[in-house]
Amino acid sequence: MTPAALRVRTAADRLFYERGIHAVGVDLIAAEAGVTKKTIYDRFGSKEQLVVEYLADRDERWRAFLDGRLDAAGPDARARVRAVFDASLAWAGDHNSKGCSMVNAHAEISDPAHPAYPIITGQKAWMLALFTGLAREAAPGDAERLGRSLTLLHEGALVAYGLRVFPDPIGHARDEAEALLDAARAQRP
Amino acid sequence: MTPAALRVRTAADRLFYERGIHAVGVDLIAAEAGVTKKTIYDRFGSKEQLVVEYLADRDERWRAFLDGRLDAAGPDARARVRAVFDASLAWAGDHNSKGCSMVNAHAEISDPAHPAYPIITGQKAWMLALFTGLAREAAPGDAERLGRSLTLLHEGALVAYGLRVFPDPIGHARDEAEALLDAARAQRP
DNA sequence: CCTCCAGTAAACAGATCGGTATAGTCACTG
DNA sequence: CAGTGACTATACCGATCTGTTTACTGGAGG
Repeated sequence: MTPAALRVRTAADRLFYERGIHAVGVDLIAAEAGVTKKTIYDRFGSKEQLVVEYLADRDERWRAFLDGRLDAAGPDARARVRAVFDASLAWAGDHNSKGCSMVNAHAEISDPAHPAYPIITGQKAWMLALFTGLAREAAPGDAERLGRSLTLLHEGALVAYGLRVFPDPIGHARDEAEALLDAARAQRP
Repeated sequence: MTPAALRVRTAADRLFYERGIHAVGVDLIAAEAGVTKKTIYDRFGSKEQLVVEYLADRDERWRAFLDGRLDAAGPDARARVRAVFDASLAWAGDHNSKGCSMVNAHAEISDPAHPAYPIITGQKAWMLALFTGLAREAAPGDAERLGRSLTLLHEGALVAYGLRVFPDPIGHARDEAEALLDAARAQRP
C-alpha cells in the first residue's frame, strides 16, 4: 500500500465511521487525505472497494488489539473474558465512540451480496467463537449457551455505549459476564 | 394526516429501514407511494422532517405494541419481563428483521443536534426505565443493576438477530433474562 | 538515459440528490 | 356557485454524486 493510499484509507476510516458511508463522498475523502480523486480510483478502483478495505482494516486492527490483550491476560478463562471487555472499553474510547463499525455499516448495506458483507458477519462469528471458546474452558458442559450469553452482553454493551444509554455499559457488561461465568462454574466446577 | 401523506410515510418506513436513510431518495419514496414529490414537500416540508416522522411513528407503534403485550402478561414481574422479549421476537419477524431501526438510524446521523436524535435516545431511555421498573418489582434492592443488565441483553439480542450471529438470539436473551431475574430474586426474595 | 510508476491538477461526464415552480384537476363545503 | 385544500403532472434548479479523461511532474531502477 502506497503512502497516498494509506492516507486515503485513514481518512476514509474516520469519515465513514463518524458520518456514515453513504453520507461521505469520494471528493471529501480525497480532500481530507490531501490526494486527488484519480489517486483513489487508481489505488482502490471504486468507492465500494474502499469501503471493503475500510472494514477489513478495522476488523484486522481490532483482532490484533484484542489478541494482544488476551495474551497479556494469561491462561485463566475468567481473566481472559475480563480482558475482552476491558479491551472493548479501551478500544471504544479511541476508535468506537459511535458503537460497532460493523453494526453501523450493516445498517447502510442492504444487499447481502455486497462484498463487505462477509467481513461484517465474519467478525461477529469470530467474536461468538471466541466467547464460546472461553466459556468452554470455564464450563465445558455449558459452553454453547454461555458463549452466546457473553456475546449478547458484549454487543448490547457496544450499542449502549454508542447511544449513551447509561454510563459505562461496557464495564457493567464485564461485571455481569464475570458473574455469569462464576455461576456456570459453580454448577459444574 | 392525509391518505397520501400516510402512503408516503408507509413507503418511507419500509425503504428507510430496509435500505438506509441516506441511500433512499425522495423521488423513490414518491414513486413507491404513488405520489408526486410536491405532495411530499407539501405534507412534510423536508426529507429531514420525513425521517423524524418515520422514526417517531416506529417508536410510537412499538411502544403501543409492547404496552398491549405487557397488559396481557398480567402483574407478575417475571411474566412481564418474558413478555418484553416475546414482544421483541414477534416484532422482529415482521418489522425489525434488520435490527433496531433506532440503532440503524443512529449509525447514519452524526449530528447530535439532528431533530431525530431525541427520538432515538428517548426510546433507549424508555426501554431502560421499563426494564428497571420491572427489575424493581422483582428485586427492589438491585433494580438499577438488574435493569441495566436486562437492557444490555435486549439490545444485544436485537443486534444478533439483525446480523444473524446465531439462531434465535431473542429467545436466548429471554431465557437468560429470566435466569438473571430469578438469581436476583433468590438473593432478596 | 530512459522507462515506469505514483502522484498532482483540473476538466468533464451522466446520473442523482433535495427542493421549487407552474399549471391544472378533483371533491368537498359554505 | 365560489372558494379551498389535497392532489397530479412536469419541468426545472443548483449542487453533489461516482467515475473518467487528459496532460503533466518527479523520483527510482535497470
